[in-house]
This record gives sequence, structure tokens and C-alpha cells, in this order.
Amino acid sequence: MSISPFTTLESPLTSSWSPTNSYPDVATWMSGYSNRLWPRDPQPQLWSKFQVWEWLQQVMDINQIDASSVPFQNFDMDGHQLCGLSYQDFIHAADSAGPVLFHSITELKWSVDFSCSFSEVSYPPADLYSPSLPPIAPIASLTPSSPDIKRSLSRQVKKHNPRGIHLWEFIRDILLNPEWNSGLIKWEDRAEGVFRFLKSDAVAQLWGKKKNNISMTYEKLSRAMRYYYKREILERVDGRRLVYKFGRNARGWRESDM
DNA sequence: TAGGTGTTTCCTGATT
DNA sequence: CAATCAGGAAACACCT
Repeated sequence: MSISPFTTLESPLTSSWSPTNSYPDVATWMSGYSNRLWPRDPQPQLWSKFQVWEWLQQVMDINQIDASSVPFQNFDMDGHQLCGLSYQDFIHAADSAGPVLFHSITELKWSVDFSCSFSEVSYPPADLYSPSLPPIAPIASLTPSSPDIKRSLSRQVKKHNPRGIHLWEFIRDILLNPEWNSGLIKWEDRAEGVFRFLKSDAVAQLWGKKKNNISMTYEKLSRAMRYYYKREILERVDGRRLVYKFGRNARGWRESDM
């Protein structure tokens, strides 16, 4: 069986998606997929090992993949580690099920930001979960005494985690998910890592949403981007407005990494 | 508790 | 003219 990287876009769960109509469907997907089918901590980065395991089980069930075909021991990690895996890592760890798992976790990583932004920007009152709502953690009740779960819960209570994803990773992930990108940022030269902001204000708002900072602007976001030049995470692209280029210290953006 | 990191905020000036 | 770009400086919120 051979599965292309984004095969799950055609799966029953996401069949209502289409690249040209992604805004409303993100909301549809969020309310159904994440809130009903995935009643867990919405931030996979915060999952415990147990929650990673639960996610693995559910993805296998829903996609009707024989669970015995995937070595679960390869996923003996917490959510933070899971979110750091590349597409290739998933192939190594789960073989033909890798793409499905990769896409699932990628969707989950993005669901919070996009559902919140799109529900406010694109539609009137949508009662998708917002950062102000209490965390959903029914899974915790399964093993309330588990140290991992306790740790996970205590982290949820701690407001949120501004020290989560870095800005350049956030930008990179938008670029790598064109289905949800909706024309926010576009590759100018995919092989060289050159990209351009198409909707600078929207990206800034999204970043602000991520950091729970409604006063974020492109002006401020771009200052942070400029600090990356010295660290060689970005390279300067002269004379071209809104254009940046990944530098030697930026990881995970190359096609060969996927 | 101090020092470090990664921004965030503000600002002045130059460029497009 | 408005939007960006360039960085310096300082404030901030974690983290070690």
C-alpha cells in the first residue's frame, strides 16, 4: 500500500475540504473532528505519552488500519516530541501508516489557531472553542492517577505556553500546509527557501492569536523576523518587500525533509 | 535568584 | 502618502 503525503485529505473525515474552499470547512472540521471525535487536550504539544498513545489508537481505528501493523513502541513519546517528528520520521516509525498519522497530527497542531482565527475573521459568532474556554480533558479521567496526565493537566492550568512554537517554525508550518494557508504566505522559490507574505496583517493576527496577543502587528512580527538574520535562521533578501529566505539554521522546510 | 533566550514594544530614519 | 525595512534599546515572560 502506498499513501501519498496528503492522502487523508480524501478520507471521510476531511472529504468536505477543498483547496479553494478551506475557510468554512476548517470550522466544520473543527466542530466535528476535534470537538466530537477528539475530545482531548486540543494542543497536541501538551499531550502526555498516554494521550499520544490514545491518539494513535483512534487514528488507526478511524482509518481502519490494523493496529498490529504499527509498532506502538516507536511512539513512546510525549506530545511535544510527537509534534517535532518530520514526515520522514513518521514513515520510519509507522511505515505505510506514517502519512495518515503525519497528516492527523499536522491538522491537530493547526486546528486551534485556524479555527479561532477563521471563526472570528470569516464568520459571525461561531462557538468553536476559543482560548478562553476551559480545556477539554475527558481522557484524563481514564487514569487520573497517572503522573503523565497530572503533569499534562497542570500544564493546561498554567494559562498557556507562550514559549511554545517559535515564530520561524510557525511561518514554516503555514508554508508547509497550503490547504490551510489560504494565500497567507507563498513560496517564491521552494528549493531555495524563499517565501513572501501575501497577507502580512493576517499572518500577524494569526501569530498574535497563537501567543494570545491581540495587539500583534506585522510591524512587530517583522522585527522578530529580522532578529533571525543574525542567527542565520533567515537570510536577508534585499529589495523585495515581504520576502524572506530560510537560512542554514532553519530546519524542516526542505522538500527533502518531507 | 541571577542570567539567558526569544520575542514584544517602541522608535527614528531610510526606502519603496 | 502608506507600507516596509533596519536596527538599537528596553521591557517581558519564561527557563535553567
